[in-house]
Amino acid sequence: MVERRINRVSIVEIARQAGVSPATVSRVFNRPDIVLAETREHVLAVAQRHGFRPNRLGSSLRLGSTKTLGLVLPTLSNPVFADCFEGAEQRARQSGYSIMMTATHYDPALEATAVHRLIDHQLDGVILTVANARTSTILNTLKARGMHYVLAYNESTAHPCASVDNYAAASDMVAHLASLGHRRIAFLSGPLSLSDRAASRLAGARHCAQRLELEQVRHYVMLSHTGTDTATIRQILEAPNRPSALFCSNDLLATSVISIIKELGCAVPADMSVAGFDGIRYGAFMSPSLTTVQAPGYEIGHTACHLLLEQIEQRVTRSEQLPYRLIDGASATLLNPQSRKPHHAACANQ
Amino acid sequence: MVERRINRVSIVEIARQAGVSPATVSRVFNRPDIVLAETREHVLAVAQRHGFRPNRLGSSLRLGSTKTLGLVLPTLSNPVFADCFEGAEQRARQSGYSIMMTATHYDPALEATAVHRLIDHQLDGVILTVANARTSTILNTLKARGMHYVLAYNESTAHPCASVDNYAAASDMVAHLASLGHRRIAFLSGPLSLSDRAASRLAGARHCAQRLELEQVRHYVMLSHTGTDTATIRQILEAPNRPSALFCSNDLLATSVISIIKELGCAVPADMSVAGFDGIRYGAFMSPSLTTVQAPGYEIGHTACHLLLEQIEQRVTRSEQLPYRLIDGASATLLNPQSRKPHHAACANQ
DNA sequence: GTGAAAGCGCTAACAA
DNA sequence: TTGTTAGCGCTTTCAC
Repeated sequence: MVERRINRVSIVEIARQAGVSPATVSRVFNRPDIVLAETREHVLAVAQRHGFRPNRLGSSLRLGSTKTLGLVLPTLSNPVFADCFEGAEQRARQSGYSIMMTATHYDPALEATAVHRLIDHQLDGVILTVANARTSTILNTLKARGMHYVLAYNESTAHPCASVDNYAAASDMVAHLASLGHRRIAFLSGPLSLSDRAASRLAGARHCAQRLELEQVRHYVMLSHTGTDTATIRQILEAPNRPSALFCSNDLLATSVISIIKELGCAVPADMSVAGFDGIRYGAFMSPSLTTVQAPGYEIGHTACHLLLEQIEQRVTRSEQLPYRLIDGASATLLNPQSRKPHHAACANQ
Repeated sequence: MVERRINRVSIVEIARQAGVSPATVSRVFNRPDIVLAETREHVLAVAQRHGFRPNRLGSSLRLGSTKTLGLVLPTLSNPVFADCFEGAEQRARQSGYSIMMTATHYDPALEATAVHRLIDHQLDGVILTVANARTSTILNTLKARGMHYVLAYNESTAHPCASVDNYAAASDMVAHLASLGHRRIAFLSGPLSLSDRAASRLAGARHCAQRLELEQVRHYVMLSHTGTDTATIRQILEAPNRPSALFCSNDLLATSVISIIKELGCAVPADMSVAGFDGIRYGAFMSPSLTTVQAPGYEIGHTACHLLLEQIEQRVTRSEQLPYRLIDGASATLLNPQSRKPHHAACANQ
């Protein structure tokens, strides 16, 4: 039905018109130095005249390399991952690689099909953030096929990765909240099975709470990783012995939580302190500005790509851990015990 | 140096092992219905055993189609474009297409090289946002080569596009500001040569101001499209006859402007109203919440991709304009003439 | 310095 | 229903 090729001229056509062999045309584009200047100029002129550019499909097939990398991320709506793309692409471009990109929406099934598509396209390597690095079967598939890959954000001892120390970072955040006087801290996240980062952060938070002899950190599971609903938050606010601080597993969730707390007539941080994780730039512009852990998304992407290229070009496989930084915003403040004793249930307009 | 292929088995190897011809193996994967069930199962079993999946490079070369689309956007750091990617990918996935993605950082030179890379990869089509659709040479290159492409965000009569009516939207925003009592409105943006959207918005703003007999809209050009600096904003605040409202060509810029105005000791909107454009979701969480025009990024991406696939699969070339919506936030309010008369120069701490 | 020839993996005629 | 053959566009020995 649909007619095929437009009017693409191939290397043999250029060769014919230039009165040389296809091999020479190929050399003109790939190793211009080894061909006589005169021949080169002539071939180039003919090529130019036809708007000819070598078809990479041909060379990829022949060479066994597509000079293309895959990037598999949960979603670009989260600025953290958008930054990751930017970092990775910047590094890839530097070495002449293109990027094929796909979003998995935190769905392991989509992860698997996405990776298979990338494999079929014969990409030279893949950077990916999976739901759970330990249980992911796709990573083993990748490994078994001898494909090059690097995890971004996921921490792993079994697979190469570029990440931050989620456990330590979450621990630091709890220590920070404790220094503000909070002793009853809750942790909010989506289903842990869908994010091993969230799981590490919870573990780090719990460990620190224990070390500092705070109350045990309760864990509330939201339906989604990046947002929540009024009923859930109301339930937390009305809980007996409600926490004085909510540590959210990421900034998108924290943003959503703060907004709902306000809707319910409570004030942040006066009635409830809230902290996030990721350090999205918009956090600074919010009101109150977000207390969070800044994980360097751009650098994670850049580093993951760098590690991947090391693997591809130098057969070196290694991981790297990047530094994080605590951002002391306005969404979490000193706990004022007096102002809190009065209400047991919730705040205003309920 | 670097050894080539890992251990990829090809279709002929599978054919040999299954005791059939390569053509049959091909049919098993592409038109399973026309091959005998028994043969099919057997071939499938052999393929499975070797983890064989057809190499798309081979079929792409043969078929003249890569089932891959290019997406060329200024940057994913702007949530507007991240949403656009999500929309486009969702639509592409639905038809079995992959996406090769690249960011141009508002640089026409990068636009050109990026598109050439995509052409070399033999993509079936390209979705792109260029700096300026009218002056872009790359669009003519695309057209001349007979490549399929659709613009996203850029409006054009010469090229297929998916966009909003920037002129009308900006006009509506000025009308809104006027209804709040503002008569001296300034427009802020990056260099117009780098964004035809900004240019249309300015034109729309000016037209409306004229129609409503407001003062002429002054245009301040920032160095970047997505942020500004203290000196520039101070200059605006200190200008004689300073405006009472600043209309920024996008939300990132508006966010940056508000933050700097506050740093300079002025209040938004008490001392200065600020409006943006785009409707990024974080605008709602900011303080004050952003008054802006919401352009549907996800839908623009989705529609652009849909139009592109129509072109590729049905040889239909058309454009589509999507609806926008004014968001009446808290960053722009009723002008109070009294509170403004006193200070001529600026606000506090100067 | 350049050319001839083979083949990367695949599929569509066409033949059987 | 299945096999044979040719060729998509390219690069790379190996000759010359």
